Amino acid sequence: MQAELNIDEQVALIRRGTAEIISEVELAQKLETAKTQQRPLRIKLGLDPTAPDIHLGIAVVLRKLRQFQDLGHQVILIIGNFTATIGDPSGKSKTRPQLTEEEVQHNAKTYADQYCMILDEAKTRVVFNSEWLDEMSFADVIRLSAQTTVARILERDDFTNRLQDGASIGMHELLYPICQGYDSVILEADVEMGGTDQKFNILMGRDLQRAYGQEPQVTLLMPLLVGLDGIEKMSKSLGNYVGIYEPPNEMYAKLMSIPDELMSTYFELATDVPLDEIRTLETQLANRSLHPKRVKQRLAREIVTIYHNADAAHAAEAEFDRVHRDRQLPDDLPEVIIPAASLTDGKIWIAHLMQQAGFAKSSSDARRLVQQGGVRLDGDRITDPGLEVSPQGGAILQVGKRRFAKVII
RNA sequence: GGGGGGAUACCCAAGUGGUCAACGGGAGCAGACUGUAAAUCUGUUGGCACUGCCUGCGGAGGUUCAAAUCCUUCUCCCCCCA
Repeated sequence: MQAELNIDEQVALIRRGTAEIISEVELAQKLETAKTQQRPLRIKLGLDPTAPDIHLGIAVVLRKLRQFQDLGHQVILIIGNFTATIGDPSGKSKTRPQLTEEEVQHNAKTYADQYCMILDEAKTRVVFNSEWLDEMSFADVIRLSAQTTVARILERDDFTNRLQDGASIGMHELLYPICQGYDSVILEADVEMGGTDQKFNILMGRDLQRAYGQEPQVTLLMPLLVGLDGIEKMSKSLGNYVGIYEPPNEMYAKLMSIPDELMSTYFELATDVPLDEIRTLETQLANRSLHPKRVKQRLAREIVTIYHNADAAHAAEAEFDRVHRDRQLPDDLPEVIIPAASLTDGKIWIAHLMQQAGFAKSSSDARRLVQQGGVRLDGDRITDPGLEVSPQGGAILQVGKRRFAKVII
């Protein structure tokens, strides 16, 4: 559909939202060659199979890949099942736990099930890097390692920092960038995409491709989407993420919790709202002609619409307003089944009821919540942590502002 | 191979014989407020049917009326020299 764009227009389209392209000139040349030779470019993305849920952060990169596909190019997703067993140090100051083969397989399958939400399946190839890395002999590994130097590897600021902080760096971790770079050699990648945290690894791919007599891949880095906490990058392990398969209500509510300052970044990286429209919103926010909540609602609706649909987005908005603005009960409440056996004379200690509902992790925890005034049964605040209650079937237990359950005896 | 330093709760980190379930910060949770699960302020954050008891400062032993703190030993980590 966008095949008739000229090269400059294609570059401009690709540039949108990127953090860095190394280099644009090379990218233009590659696009030119692809056009004249009628050969789709191979766009590589390495996926780390530790996180089975695709979230908005990864979606930023996947959406960019989709643009390449719309321009006629081929996407190759590399499931880093081999490298995952090594543990990528990127972004973490600690050695990552190594995954078992089963976990890796399971996670990889989940990815394969999920990426089609964003990508064009017909133009996507999925490969496992164990296919070639597993086959290498120790001599092969040493020859490959000889293509770079210790000084070069230690340039990576993560390693430098850890060295300075006196943290440990496993020998195997030094090999990680080399593995990832070698993937590019094997696939003869034209472009490798990643978050800005992948810069070093992707550049290593360029070095190795040159060493193996190939034209180096273009490096295309996307900004890291900041997570819901407004501080750390969005990641599964930090729990500050929105999964693209989450139900509309969850997705909407999570998006409403991002700090206000993050709104425009989210618009830019996670929605299809045109850039000039986003600028208008920013201006209106700045001169207070538009309420921040309205803007955030729009953001949440836009994103829910992408992964579900407009109706779901509006329903989620109505639900959110009902629960959080009007303090009403949510539409469908989870149920807690209390076996009759745990009642004595029809009574149960409030702390145990809360534990059964999963709202308190211990009875001490439950006591604290009661003392802090966070617990209500059928709308009445409970103040005595030792209280025994005799809930009727269908009674509503509420802990805090957003945990509700219907008690079933 | 030699020498030195370190391991404390979800994370960072203070404490070097009793007043320690353990300062402080981050993060989480709750309350108030609101525009919302933003921001801000306050409280809270081992367990137990709890005015008390139990477990606990890398593991295992020991000294002592009393140990996160002292001793022995083990494990892991870091630094310097080679």
